[in-house]
Amino acid sequence: MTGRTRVRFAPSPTGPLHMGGVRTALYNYLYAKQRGGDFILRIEDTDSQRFVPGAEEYIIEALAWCGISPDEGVENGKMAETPSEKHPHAPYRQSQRKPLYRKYAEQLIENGFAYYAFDTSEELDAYRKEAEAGGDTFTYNYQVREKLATSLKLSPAETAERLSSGNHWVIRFKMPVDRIVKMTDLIRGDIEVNSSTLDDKVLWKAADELPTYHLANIVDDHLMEITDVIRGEEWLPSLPLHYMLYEAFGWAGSKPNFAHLSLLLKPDGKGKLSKRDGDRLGFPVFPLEWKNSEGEISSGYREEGYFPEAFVNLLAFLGWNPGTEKEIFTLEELSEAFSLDRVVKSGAKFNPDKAKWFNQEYLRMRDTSALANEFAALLNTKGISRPIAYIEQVVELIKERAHFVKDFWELSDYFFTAPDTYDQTVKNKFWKEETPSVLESIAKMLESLEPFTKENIEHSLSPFIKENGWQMGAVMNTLRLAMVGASRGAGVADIMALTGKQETISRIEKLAKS
RNA sequence: GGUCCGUUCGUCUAACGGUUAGGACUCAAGAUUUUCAUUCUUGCAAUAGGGGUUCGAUUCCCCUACGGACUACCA
Repeated sequence: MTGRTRVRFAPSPTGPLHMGGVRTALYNYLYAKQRGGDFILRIEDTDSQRFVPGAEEYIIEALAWCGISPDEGVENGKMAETPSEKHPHAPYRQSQRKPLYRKYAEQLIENGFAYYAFDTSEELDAYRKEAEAGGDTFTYNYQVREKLATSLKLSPAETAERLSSGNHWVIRFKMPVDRIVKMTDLIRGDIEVNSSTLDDKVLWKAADELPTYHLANIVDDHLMEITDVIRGEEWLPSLPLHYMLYEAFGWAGSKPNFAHLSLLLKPDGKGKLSKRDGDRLGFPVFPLEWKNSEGEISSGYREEGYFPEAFVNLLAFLGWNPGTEKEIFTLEELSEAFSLDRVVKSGAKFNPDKAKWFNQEYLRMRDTSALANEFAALLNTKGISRPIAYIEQVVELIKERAHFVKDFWELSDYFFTAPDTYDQTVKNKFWKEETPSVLESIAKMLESLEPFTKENIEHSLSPFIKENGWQMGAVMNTLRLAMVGASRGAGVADIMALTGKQETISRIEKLAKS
């Protein structure tokens, strides 16, 4: 089969997109871009019960924030609803494609690959309970389908009557007996399953006239000419069903390739990463902040101060590596380097420390002026405003120490406000009886320093201390105490020069008098 | 329980039959910085266990253990 690579990301709008979901979208996108193909967004909202308002918008916005832009499906920030040259398969929301699916389900019945089933959910529950009591599991399959209320057992007349008398019926796939289904996964290789271990999945439900995932998914992938399906590992158990479905429709020849991605696991302990782990361990599990209907807020990478480029980069490395030692990749570089061959089979435990490291790397690469603008906005929320040139100089001095822009404040507060308290342990360590007079003489010396630059301060301060026979370490640390209030921060001369002569002298005198 | 998938330093991973099992994050030590951080150097640390196959197994096969997913008229 030749032709253009077409992949899709097909989430359900049942809540905010989890970072694992973003990774799946990213891998699809990278795969498509590398092969010059198309990345399609489709919304699988065939479960009216679990629909969550705002989830679809969230998905679109989250992908946009990451720079993962669908070639098809999204138009002006919304799902495309009418077919056009760019969106030939619109609508891309399955609830809007509703009329399309039933005929496919019925085609399967006509060809003997499916049947009508009339069991109510209460009856099914009862069967399950009964089986459980006997230590068994109830499976709707070849062993029961001809004993229960199905079109396989009932006469055509009876079936017709039941079909017309209500909507308590579904269409089920008639899973073949004892067939070895041979499958290939691009990441995992060959897999075989005996069809007898599988059940007769519901394909279509009359109650809401909607298909289930399995039917809608296969029909849409076929109609949308999807060539490669890259999805989460949770779908691997239904791969044989999907194979059989393609076969039953007569589409086996144009069936897409499949690749199943392993899960993202929680940083500690076992199991897959969940919203709770984020709350518990203090890192986001969602790309963007999300507020649920109860008003409960889940933090997002964007709001936590991650750069989208860093988020994408760290996500790409959770389950994939380029095979080289390069770790920092732009989205462009990722699409060049990406390959399913290098996707790891086993699940990846998420490591929040490494995530922070990625952001730090991006912060360092970022323009000082961009960082200064972001910091200025943050300062604004604190009611502080300074010329941007000043903020740029501050950023220059502290950016190496930060992981996030939001770290800037606690790393540089002393550039904006004089210390109002002094670290007592530092003070006790260096304070002597003559310290106030020493500080006064230094203030006086600095007073006459012109221009008040870092170099000038450095060149005069240290000889001055030596000439007077003072202890270098003690004096420098005391000056730092005057400027910062603690034993931290940029170089003393840097701080003095940037803060300015008057402010420097006033801080020194303030400490001298304390 | 059944079906399927998986298992290399604490974590992410490299090594696709032959390496002193490599790198990154974390942590520790030293140097630099008269602070803190940065930077640099060094260190700690792994092939789940048992059988095969092979001259040789992290790598191939089997068993066991452990982990995970699925087992809905949810996706």
